[in-house]
Amino acid sequence: MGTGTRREPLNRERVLAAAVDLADSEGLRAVTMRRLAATLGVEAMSLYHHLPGKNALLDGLVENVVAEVGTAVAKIEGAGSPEQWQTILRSRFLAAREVMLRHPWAPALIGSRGSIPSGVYDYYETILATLIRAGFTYHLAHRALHAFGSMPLGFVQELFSPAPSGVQAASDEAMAELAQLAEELPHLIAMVSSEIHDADGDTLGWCDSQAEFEFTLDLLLDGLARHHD
Amino acid sequence: MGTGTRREPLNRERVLAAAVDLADSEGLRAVTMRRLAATLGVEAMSLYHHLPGKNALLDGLVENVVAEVGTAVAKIEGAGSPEQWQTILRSRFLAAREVMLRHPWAPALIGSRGSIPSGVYDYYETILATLIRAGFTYHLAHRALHAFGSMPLGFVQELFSPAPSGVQAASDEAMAELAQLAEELPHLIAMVSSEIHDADGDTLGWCDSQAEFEFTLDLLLDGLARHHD
DNA sequence: ACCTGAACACCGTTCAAGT
DNA sequence: ACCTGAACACCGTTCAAGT
Repeated sequence: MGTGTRREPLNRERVLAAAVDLADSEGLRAVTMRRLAATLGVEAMSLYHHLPGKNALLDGLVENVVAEVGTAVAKIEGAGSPEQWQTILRSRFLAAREVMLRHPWAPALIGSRGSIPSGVYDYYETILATLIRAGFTYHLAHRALHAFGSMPLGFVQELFSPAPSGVQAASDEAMAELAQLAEELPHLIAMVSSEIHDADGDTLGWCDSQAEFEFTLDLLLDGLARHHD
Repeated sequence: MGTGTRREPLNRERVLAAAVDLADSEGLRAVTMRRLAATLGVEAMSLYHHLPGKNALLDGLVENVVAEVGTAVAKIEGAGSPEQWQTILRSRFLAAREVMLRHPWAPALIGSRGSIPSGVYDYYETILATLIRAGFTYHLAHRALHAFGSMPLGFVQELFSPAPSGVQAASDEAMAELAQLAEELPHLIAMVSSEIHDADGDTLGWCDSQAEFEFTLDLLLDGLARHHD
């Protein structure tokens, strides 16, 4: 009687999936052993049968997101010629970014954990293979990986957009703060009003984080191409 | 009798200074209302007379570090001609980086807080002034600010160096992990061994984060120069 | 004005106990 | 094998009370 699935014993995957859902809907701060257990209709202590502790839970979250990036990126698979390394990497990084936009809590979490899940190494291996195949020296390829920073995973650590989502809210706050300091910040004010004026219609999104991401990415790719050729 | 200073009443500055010291020596996780109060020879609840709460304390920490960056960067003051914008920005960002290296906990904290202290706006105003003076359009200058990301504050969000310090420790761990996955990661292994071979003597620091920082910085500066000229 | 003690509502986690 | 209840050591924070 009943669905049956509700009585099925918990396992690591179901716990992690619930944790991802909880983080997506209520933020990472809501992901607490007790809260998470509650969403699974279970006591907090039951979770310890499937995960050693909170740290393992957070590592599992990172691992899950990285895996999601991995499958999204695998579809790109550089079918092109070696010379197309720029477009291959570009579309891979943009695919990764789409995953991150679905999990706004992930960048901060990934950055804050000490360990690096093995899926990241696999992913970096394919990036590196693309570069080497295109004729990069290992030295320049190494530099390139560092220069890309977190772009392979689809996010940038930017001061003015801590949360990849909520662009307009951040913009509103920023605008209000800026207005108060207008006299002392003439260039900033001029830039904001100039950019708003240019963005006809779409007033709210004067910081188009997607456009900024692509601009920075191309800046890096073009710069590397110049070092390479 | 005695020093007298010990009996002097607490104030916001002394609390924040103690918090910075505690974070520097034991990490941000050790900065707890109770622990912090203990280092000041006082009960936790006393802190609430000088700061509204934990959030205000963390905001104060960010504010302090940003102020430190501000004074470090003010010494650079672009005394050169407008055309020297690259070298001006370069030395400013490197000065900021030195501050961050003294406070390894700061990048993560700055990135995680929602608000942006006003000192950051002042600083960005001077960067913007330098770019505009050199003939940048507001649009390109805006793009540049986003592209720089967190470099004006002296740090990058990089996957392979979450903590700006502890380079060799991270390297050791990474090496151990890499060794286990050697067969599946031929390019990564080849890159690491190639780079270690090139770094004569200084085996541990095969990832020279200072060099990587400067390489990425120059990549961005050169790329912007090409867009500008 | 500045500091304190006890208390409250939350954490993660251990351990012995249930079925 | 899987889940639970009570307990412990920590949090941040409120409030009434001390001087």
